Amino acid sequence: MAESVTIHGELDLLARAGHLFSSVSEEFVCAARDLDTWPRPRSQESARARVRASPVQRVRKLFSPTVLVGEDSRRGLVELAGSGAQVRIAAGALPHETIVMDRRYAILAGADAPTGRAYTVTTDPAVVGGVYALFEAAWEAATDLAAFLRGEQPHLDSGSRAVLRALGSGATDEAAARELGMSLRTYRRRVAELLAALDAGSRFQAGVRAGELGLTG
Amino acid sequence: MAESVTIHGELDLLARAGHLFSSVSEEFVCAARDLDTWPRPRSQESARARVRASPVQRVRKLFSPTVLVGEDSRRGLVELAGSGAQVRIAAGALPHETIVMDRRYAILAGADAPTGRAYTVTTDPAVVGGVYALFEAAWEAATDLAAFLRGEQPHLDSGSRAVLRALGSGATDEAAARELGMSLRTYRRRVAELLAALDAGSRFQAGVRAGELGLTG
DNA sequence: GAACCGCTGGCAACTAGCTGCCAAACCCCT
DNA sequence: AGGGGTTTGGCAGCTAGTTGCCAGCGGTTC
Repeated sequence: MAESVTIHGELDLLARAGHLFSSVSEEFVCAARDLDTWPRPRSQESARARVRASPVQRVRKLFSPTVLVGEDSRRGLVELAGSGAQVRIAAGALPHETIVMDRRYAILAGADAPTGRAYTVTTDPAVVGGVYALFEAAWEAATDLAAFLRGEQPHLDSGSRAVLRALGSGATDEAAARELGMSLRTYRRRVAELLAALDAGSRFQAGVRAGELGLTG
Repeated sequence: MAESVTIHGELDLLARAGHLFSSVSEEFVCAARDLDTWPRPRSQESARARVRASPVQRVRKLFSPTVLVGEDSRRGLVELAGSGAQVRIAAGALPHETIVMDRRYAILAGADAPTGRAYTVTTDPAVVGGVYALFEAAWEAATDLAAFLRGEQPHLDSGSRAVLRALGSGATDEAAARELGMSLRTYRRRVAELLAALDAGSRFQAGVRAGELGLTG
């Protein structure tokens, strides 16, 4: 096979590069904008089958946050995670679809075109390596799906936000309560509620959670 | 020019793709492991010249945190930022060097080889687009150089890291101290040191700081 | 060995934070 | 107005965290 081939359309891709998928042994990584843009019909089953059928050591899938908007795709994600793949959500937009297999092949999806979506399959080490490293960087900075779902804005009312700010300022409970014009007792009640909402066992942990969720900026 | 060309060695690259650099008009983005791995001699001046000479709208450079270890490269970075380029520091490792120009050409550097480093220059829209999108994702999640230098990791030894982890786990001081095999007194001393290092007035605040600085992942 | 570190860990006094209990205040609905 | 639910805030007792003080315990230095 040449170092780099361009293929138009999904069917053609499956026909000409399908064998690559079954040849994956070590690692399969994928960054995509949508959940399984790709073998579209019966997406969940086929995805699961693909993961389960092959003896791949490690499957990592990185998605844009937009995959979480619909209930369907959200369920698909959870299922995907349940079937052994590591799933993370990036902060921003991602490619249409970019796949690296065993650090040897890369498949990059281009824009839709009249002739079908353009896919480029390459074995060029520089391209594969570069894409893989960029994937790593994006992966590192992304949030695990579980954490993302768990931490999904534990919707806090404005009161709790104020408490959060007070806590973050480093003031003592007494000062904070005075500042907020409420009694010490109530302030502490609020703090307790906040810890419960953040599922934190200590104020420190709550601080970490709050910081991670960007509830303090 | 063909869609994709592989070139061995820096000199050859300059000779055969140098004209691309001067043709850039809109945007020049670059992710690299080191500061200007590449036209090595007089790196600062040439980099600055390159930025200044061309009427490029936007220059973005993303580096691994390792560029900050040496005083020299650190100075180089600041200079680079001063000359108009946007500079950010990623959380993890990056490719040797990956460049995208005007979203039309990409240059990906591979590993060193006997014949010189291998560079792949491509205009394949799928590859360029995929690399660009991954770059975007990594860029979004990275920290601006200025912010990075300002808030630079209050260097913590491994002991403090362990304490940090224990605190983050939500355990009580007693449990944490037992876990870490130290006395309650010492554990709390460590916590106090940590709070001082993070310049935090309360454990909650320390948690926020730690979370923001990503000291808990 | 003696003097001198830095680090540890026990003790103790203190402060801050946590929570159950209850009365008072407030709100909404009839 | 009156009843029922929710929220508030005081009190109290308790636990957890904070800090100073000092006695050890290993190194290093002279």
